[in-house]
Amino acid sequence: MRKINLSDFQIAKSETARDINRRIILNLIRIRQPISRADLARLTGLQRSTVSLIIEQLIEEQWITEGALGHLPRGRKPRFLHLNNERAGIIGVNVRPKLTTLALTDLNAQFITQDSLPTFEDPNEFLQELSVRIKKLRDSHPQIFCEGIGVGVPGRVERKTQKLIFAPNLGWRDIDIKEFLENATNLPVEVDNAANSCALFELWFGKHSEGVHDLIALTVSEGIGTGIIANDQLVLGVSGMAGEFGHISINENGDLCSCGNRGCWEVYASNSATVDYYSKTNGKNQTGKKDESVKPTFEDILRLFELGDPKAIESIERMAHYLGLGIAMLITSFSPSLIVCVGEVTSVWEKIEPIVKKEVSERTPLATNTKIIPTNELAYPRLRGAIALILQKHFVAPPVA
Amino acid sequence: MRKINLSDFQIAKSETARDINRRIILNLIRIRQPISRADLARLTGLQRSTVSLIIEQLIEEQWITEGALGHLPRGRKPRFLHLNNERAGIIGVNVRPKLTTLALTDLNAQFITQDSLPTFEDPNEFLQELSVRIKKLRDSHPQIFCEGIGVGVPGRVERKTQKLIFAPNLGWRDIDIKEFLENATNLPVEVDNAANSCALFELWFGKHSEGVHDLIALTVSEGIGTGIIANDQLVLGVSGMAGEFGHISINENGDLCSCGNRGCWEVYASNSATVDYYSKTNGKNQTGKKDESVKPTFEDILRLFELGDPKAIESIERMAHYLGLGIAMLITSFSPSLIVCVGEVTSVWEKIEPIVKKEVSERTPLATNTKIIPTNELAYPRLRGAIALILQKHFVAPPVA
DNA sequence: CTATTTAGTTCAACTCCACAACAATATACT
DNA sequence: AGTATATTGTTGTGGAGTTGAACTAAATAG
Repeated sequence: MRKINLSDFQIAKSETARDINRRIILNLIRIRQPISRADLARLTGLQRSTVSLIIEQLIEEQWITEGALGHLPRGRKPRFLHLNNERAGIIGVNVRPKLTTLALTDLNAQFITQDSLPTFEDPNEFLQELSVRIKKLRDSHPQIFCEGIGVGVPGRVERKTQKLIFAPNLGWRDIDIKEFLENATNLPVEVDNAANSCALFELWFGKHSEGVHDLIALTVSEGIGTGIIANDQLVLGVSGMAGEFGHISINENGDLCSCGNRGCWEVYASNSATVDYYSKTNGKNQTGKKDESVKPTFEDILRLFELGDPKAIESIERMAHYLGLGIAMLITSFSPSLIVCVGEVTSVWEKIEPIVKKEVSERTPLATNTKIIPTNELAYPRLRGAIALILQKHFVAPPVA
Repeated sequence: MRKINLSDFQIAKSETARDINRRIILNLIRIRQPISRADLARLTGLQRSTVSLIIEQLIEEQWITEGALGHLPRGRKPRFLHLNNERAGIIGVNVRPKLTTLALTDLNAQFITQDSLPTFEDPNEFLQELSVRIKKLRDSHPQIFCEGIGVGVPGRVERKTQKLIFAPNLGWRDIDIKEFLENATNLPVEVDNAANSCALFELWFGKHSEGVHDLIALTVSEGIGTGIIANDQLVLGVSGMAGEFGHISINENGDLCSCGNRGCWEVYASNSATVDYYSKTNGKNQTGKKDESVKPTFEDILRLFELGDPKAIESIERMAHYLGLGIAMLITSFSPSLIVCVGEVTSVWEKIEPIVKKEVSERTPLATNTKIIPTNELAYPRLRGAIALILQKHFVAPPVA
């Protein structure tokens, strides 16, 4: 039950009914493809005649195509409908501290081409090179009409302008990626932070997304980010910076965080924190000259963990403890049906899962309602999440009232 | 941008456009009354003819009435329209640990009659007496058609059944208030926890609600509750128990809370916590025989605070410190444009505000986006929030796609 | 080869909004 | 007093959309 926003509403015109039904049908095709007109009529409750008219329109606008004939024990064979993967493409860009990946996908977010480039220190040089790469991507498939470019960035994005306010791990401030790329490519561009992108990926493409209306994507890397979906939509807050659970203090008098607060969750449960755990453990136990100078990366620690290195195990388990503590907080505050964890640490998820879940169940009675799973990194959640930024524009509920 | 829920959608029929526009107009009348047809046409962008037809319908169904004529420098005088306060009434019930208040209001949530009763220990006896009182309320104004009964309760309410799962301060468990009252009164009943009710009150009736789409109601009493509005609607989570920020741990190894977690926010910032602070401070500073036996109530401490009692000041200031710490958490996680504080402590808000805001601004860079205000207790936020539970059913955005 | 079943199309009836013309008031100016 | 102007609210026609019934198309069972 949503209150009508009286400073920004849409009245209904004669065409509104069609718009609504069209979108419902387009979504049903997306999820249940291949599917026939008759099935759509049954699923929606619309008349077969209405469905046929809408399908005619969707085919004309090349959103969908007719495919093979179906099989039935009796009667005329139904003609199957699919999303048209030939025509419409979306470009996704996943900006990460070291490497930026980009891809051209079809409407099902299946990759057509991929590319990557190092993330330069200088944002302008980087955006320049990025737009070259985007152009190449498009040129390689000139027959594909491109719907737009979705960009996921590791930082805080302002709601109205979509400007990147601050990306701590890139050192970038106040970068207008949207404007730059729109000018360079003449395509619509949507920018959001990586956690929100991942949340959208789970909502639109996640295997567990059926029937999920409230979920949280938890990105664990140098810092911790969360993207929140409640009532089937992103929770952005006024600023667009809702979901900074990584900067909630879990220890009032803990270490000072770069955000100004003390004892933030990410000070305890991020990759960086774990690297610190490892270094300190190391320093204590050995003379440690070598260890201090060569700080291991989080990936190093993961490898050592797999090899059974006791210090790595201690560090990772400490991280898992704090991940659980923070996840309990997410559940207590949001009671989502799903929490998806994204990040390097998911590679050892099987081993840390018991620790995380124990901590969670000890700290909240609501734990049973929420599934906690690692994302499938092979599905490229960040990159395809950026795709979802564009895709959702065409598939969301119509702007009404 | 909301994803369409494919397991529970509404297709558009011919009548859908009318439904949408009708609701928009009804809401505009609610907010801007008195208002003329011509103004409505200008505000909505609908044709004057369409507006007239919709108004005719709304008058026929007695949602609104025509009132006086307006004044204009030129031309025909407009006829003003209002919500019809004669016809439709809503009953609100505010269940609190000691006293339960109830009222019959008009569509503007203005009280027509009020009543109250002590909250019995036995829930069944209580509901029995409550339904008698509700009947009396209705009988006193037999000409008013009653839309339903909204009930705000101090406890966790399950989403689907609206059963009261647990109310710690009442000792009630698994009470089906909705079913009982619906059977007893034959009216639709909506039950939700007090914090959610308060949040709805602010959304629908709050003075600061214009342009507010994301807000949090913070109820501070024996425990701490939060009702969250994001994107113009309640955030309930799967269970319906989202918003239990009071049970987020702000100290990993803090005291055990009744919820099973340790160091919950409400262990530090609730009225009960403050009473504890006072008792302990007292014990230290004096011989304290008398003080230990007679534990003061929170209201006592508030009175002493106003009188300048140093121990009361210390206790309340400590409470304020922790309120600020928790509010910073709310802002970091949700970035709402408004946080409304409800509870006894608001009576000394002016004096604790600097402490709260200092703590908040030290702990989050997003602080400037969020207004933090005490509620106006004279507006009966809890009781009128219960009214909003029913009212919103008639005024929300239409169920579409 | 006919009956039955299912898919998809065609067309008249109804609802709703847009647009334009018109009726109803009220004021300003001559 | 009379006319021009401005504004509100109503009436009537046309276009867009859905419904529902009738119809065509296609496939299988007997």
